[in-house]
Amino acid sequence: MVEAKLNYDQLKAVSCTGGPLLILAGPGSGKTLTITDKVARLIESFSPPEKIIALTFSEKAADEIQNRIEKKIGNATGITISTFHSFCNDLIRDFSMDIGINHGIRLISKEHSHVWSIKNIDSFNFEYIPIPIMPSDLIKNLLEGTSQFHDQLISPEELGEYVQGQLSSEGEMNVDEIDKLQKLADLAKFYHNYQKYKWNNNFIDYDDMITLACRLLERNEIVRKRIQQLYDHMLVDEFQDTNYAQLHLVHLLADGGGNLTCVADDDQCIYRFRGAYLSNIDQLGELYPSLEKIALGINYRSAEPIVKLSQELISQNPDRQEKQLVSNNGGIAPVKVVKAPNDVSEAEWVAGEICRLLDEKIVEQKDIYILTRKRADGKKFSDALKRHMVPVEYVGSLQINDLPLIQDALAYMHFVADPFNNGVAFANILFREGGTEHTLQKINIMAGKLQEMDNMQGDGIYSVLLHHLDELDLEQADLVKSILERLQELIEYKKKHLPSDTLKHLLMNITDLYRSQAHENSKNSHRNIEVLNSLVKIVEDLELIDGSAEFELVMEHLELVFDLEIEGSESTDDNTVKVMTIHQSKGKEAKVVFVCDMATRHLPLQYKSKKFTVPFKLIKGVQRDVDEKVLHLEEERRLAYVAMTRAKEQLYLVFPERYTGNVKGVKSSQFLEDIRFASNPLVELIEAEQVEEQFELDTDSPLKRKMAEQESLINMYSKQGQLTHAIESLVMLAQLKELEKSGNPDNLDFVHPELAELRVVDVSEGIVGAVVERVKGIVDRILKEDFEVREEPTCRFCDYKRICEFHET
DNA sequence: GTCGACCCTTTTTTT
DNA sequence: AAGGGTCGAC
Repeated sequence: MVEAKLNYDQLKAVSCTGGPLLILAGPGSGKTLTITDKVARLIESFSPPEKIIALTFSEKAADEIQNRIEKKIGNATGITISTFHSFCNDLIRDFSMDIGINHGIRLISKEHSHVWSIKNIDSFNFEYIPIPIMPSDLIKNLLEGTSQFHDQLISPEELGEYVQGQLSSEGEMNVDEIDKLQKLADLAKFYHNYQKYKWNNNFIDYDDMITLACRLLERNEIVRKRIQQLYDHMLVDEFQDTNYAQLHLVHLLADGGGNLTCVADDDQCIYRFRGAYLSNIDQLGELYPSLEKIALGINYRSAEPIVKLSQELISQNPDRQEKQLVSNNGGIAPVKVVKAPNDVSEAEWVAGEICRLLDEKIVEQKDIYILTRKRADGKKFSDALKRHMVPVEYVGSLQINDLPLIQDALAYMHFVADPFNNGVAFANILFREGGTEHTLQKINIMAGKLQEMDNMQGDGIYSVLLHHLDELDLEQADLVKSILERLQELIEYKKKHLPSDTLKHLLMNITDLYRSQAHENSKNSHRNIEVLNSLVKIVEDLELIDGSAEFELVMEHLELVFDLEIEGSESTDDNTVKVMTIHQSKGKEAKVVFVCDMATRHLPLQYKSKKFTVPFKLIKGVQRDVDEKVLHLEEERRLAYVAMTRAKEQLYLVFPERYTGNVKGVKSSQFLEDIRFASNPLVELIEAEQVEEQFELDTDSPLKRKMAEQESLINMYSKQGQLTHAIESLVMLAQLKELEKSGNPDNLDFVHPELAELRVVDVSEGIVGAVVERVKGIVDRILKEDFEVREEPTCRFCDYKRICEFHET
């Protein structure tokens, strides 16, 4: 059954079953093959499969190992293959009595934690951390901070004691150190309160799963012995990515370590920011002195130049585990380093090259990856490929906040939560359902009149809808009435139902938001449905806060969630070019890989110090006493290494010399210098040509300046109550924005035909002043002619939705 | 050394 | 939305 195509080292690793074993597996060295073979061999030699456990980090990794093993020895293997979290989660539930928790414990969502923290920020009695008006960032840092202490199994009490001890000791400290300690004192308070809240309300987060499992095994010898006896063999995948807590867990489970096999590649440790703990590999050696290390040194994935070049890079990191990687595949195609004059040309060049590869049938779409350090950097490539009609997938999580679909749904929800004060939301709804500016304006004017007579609640819009609709003599009266009826139904509905049910009712019955997507059968509509579902999910999560389930409160909470983010569903076998971050590419491979934006501040990403860090003295286990900045650079180098080693046949390293919006140019990545790209025989240097940007308007263009100027004018005028002037600036700003967006003044005639006469040429340097004067002149006249009514104190009385929105914010 | 211009992450984990 | 941190220029 076990295939005999293993190499010497792999075979050695497979047959080594006597004691603790660490397999050092470089990229493409047949890691998964080796562990699946090892499992297969164990079963063949009559080890009961149910006494074998494999722990991974991601479900994906767990699935892959599961599949590979099933392929080898058939289904229903009986082996436990599980993620750390899932394993701990089960453990906690099985032994909830021993831990003293309720069996019905639930997972707390990120949104929930976030909102709870904001709402309770004042109750933590911070002494040193000032609380900003918008505490979102602070909360993020606090939650991140507590997570770091979780990773190190440091309880709030332990942290608090340490900090107090340090602060009251007479030792000499500089101002910075004291400041850090004081902030940590506040963090300890937050940490303590957060833990207490979760505990009292039967919630746990992902960190708690690991921590609680550790505590259980640590304190309860009977349970520990029982669990240890459950497993004869234990495999840990991607061991370099474990944090201290996970190492500790492994140690508690692996009785004596005789049954333990860890697979690691220290060069691919790229999760330090979430506690991954490179020195765990050293720590393992200390825990198990008999630990055997076997390095798998043959790369079966990449062509020789790729392996050699990536080795040249990674070998510049200090303190690596001893191992070398050689390519088994030959290949002479050099690695291509591409220099582009700017980021636009960079994306264009990559798209062009991909078209060439596809046209010449060298590879298919699915064989191509585009990798960037930051997800945002990938967008230009995704866009460029779309322009070239190449099927592309922009892998990763999705900001759902500014999707039109979500904004539409939110508009209804806002209105339902507080109909008297959500005129803007109503405007959105009206437009969405086909209402015209004219209709809105009529409603607005009436609302204004009511306001004058002081005869209404809130902004007057809802009052108009309720009592004065007939007086308006609207052409779209039926539409408005229909909208009103449905909104009223929802307002009634919400009183008797859960907010999430109200939302469902809104999506499914009251509007066509859901149905219109369900009927369509495009990729886009599938995504939209996912997005709507996740909105429902988020609302369901928020309902749990404070046990309150009022619609208004949930809406308030929703406002507090800074950015709503959902995971993009990963389409599996689609034949598309994949644009993703280096992190996302880990463990994957493709024939052709473009590693892009290899430039200063982009590939070694600019170092940024964390708000809260675990003090050196509290760090458990072995740790190098090295500057954070140095560790950062080393990790970035590993990221570059991971990125490069994804490529099987052809690797491109691409960088622009300038970014749009930046005043200065950028240097190429330090890592490109590290491999002496200009003179390295493994490299072929290519210079991409400059492509003309369609509408080149840099930040300090006269147009942009003018816009900024208008914006500040608007602020000033509206504060001073000089509304005529404010409106003037508003209108002009809208024109400028339109002009910027389209580069084409023809689109401007919705204000006045005279604007159409303006030419694009006029926008160029120096002439903008004149154009603006002209726009201003036109606007002046327009204001006098038709829109006297705009002098009213709110922008409900100006005709343009765009301007309204701007003014309202 | 100091000043000033510039720019501003990455992300898994459960039922 | 903006201040703080970092790095380059002098």
